Amino acid sequence: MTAASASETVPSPFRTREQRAEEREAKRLAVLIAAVRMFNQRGFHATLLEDVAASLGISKPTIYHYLGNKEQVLLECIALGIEQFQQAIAEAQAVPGSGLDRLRHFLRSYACINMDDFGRCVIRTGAEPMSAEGARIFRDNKRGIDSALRAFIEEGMADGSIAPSDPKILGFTLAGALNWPARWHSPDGDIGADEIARQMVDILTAGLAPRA
Amino acid sequence: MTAASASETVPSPFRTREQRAEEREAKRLAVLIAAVRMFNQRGFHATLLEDVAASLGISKPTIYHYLGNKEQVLLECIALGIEQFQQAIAEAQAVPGSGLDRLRHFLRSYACINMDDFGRCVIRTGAEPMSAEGARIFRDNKRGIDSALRAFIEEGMADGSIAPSDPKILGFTLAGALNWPARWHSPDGDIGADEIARQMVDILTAGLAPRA
DNA sequence: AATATCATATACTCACGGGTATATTGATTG
DNA sequence: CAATCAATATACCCGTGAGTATATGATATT
Repeated sequence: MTAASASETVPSPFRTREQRAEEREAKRLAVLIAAVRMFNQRGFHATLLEDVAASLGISKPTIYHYLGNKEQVLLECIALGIEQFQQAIAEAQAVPGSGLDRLRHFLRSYACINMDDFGRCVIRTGAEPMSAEGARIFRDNKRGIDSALRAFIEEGMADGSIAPSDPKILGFTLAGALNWPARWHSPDGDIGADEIARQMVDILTAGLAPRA
Repeated sequence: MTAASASETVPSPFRTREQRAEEREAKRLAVLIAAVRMFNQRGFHATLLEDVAASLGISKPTIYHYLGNKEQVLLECIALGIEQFQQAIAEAQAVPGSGLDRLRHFLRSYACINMDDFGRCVIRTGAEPMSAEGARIFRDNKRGIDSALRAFIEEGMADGSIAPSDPKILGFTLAGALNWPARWHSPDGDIGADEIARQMVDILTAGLAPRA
């Protein structure tokens, strides 16, 4: 980043209002990234806001300066993840071809997001630590993703590109398979997220029995 | 239960040493069942041992009379779940036919166990709340299940009943899909666990694209 | 220059919940 | 019948960690 070091003639230490707002936003985001990593690694409950602060070289009250409370931190992380999923839905909807083509496109994005910090948090986190209100929003959003997935499936069944079966169970099966990397995949592994996504979607598309 | 009310001539209120041991064992198990249900519903952390006790009409120290501490309760629940998985492995290994036959058999059992109290707990619980030692045992056991699954897969690939792909990724894909019901399935739903298991395994076997 | 605002820290409060010390009752054994 | 042991309860302790009151220095505003 080093926000000010580029383009301007003299790197003045005085920031405009706009720059200050940006800086604040950047700090806020940095807190969220540090937090979500720790949530994913240790779980929400086992993550101490104090440790998150320490990992950034700041103190706990500074986090409270940027975010209301621990649940808020979690909710914001999840919101960022949800956003990625929604973008993937929109993107897949624009893909030309059969329903299966759109579904496959979506599944690959879905899988990749699940291996990313914020997406992974959406999948790994249950509603347990949330307030009633937070849990409601969370569940509604997840349901939205699920029903988008189911829409792709139904579309594909309608146009004959997907074999008929119970769309609900098929949806859960696909989502389940692609959710799982959120729990085991490590970004340092030798296979990249893209490659894993590709292989998994191929397996799910073709099935495990050999084709005649 | 009303343990003594049957078969014997006079239902004596005096129990033999053996009967007392059985009774104790039954109480211990009752605690575990009450606990695992609450763990699955609310998560380990959000489950208060006091609430578990209350759900049985007893008090917290009584739980400590039967089990060492909260982690112990969790570990015992998980051990019971793991046992079921190991039994499923043994059973599937004895199934005659192709590697795919054995795999399918195993997958169906695996899915069903994942919708049962203790099995579900194995899947839903992360290692986060455990002591180092507990986490080690837990991870070793899970790895054991995973590698049994992979063995079925490799066997099937060797005999040509399973299409070739990366066995590791295939294993994760199958396990992920079948793990997911541990998070959404409710025993009160209109479709039974057996039926869900059957349909999911069929989907995974055949793939979602229609066969030519 | 005076004042308000922002970013940050130190040092605190307080509820919650895991775990324990201890008393009580009733059955078991010598 | 005394002594012991098992099962259970009440009442407590105490660590932990979320969240806060408050101080301070720096920057911005008038």
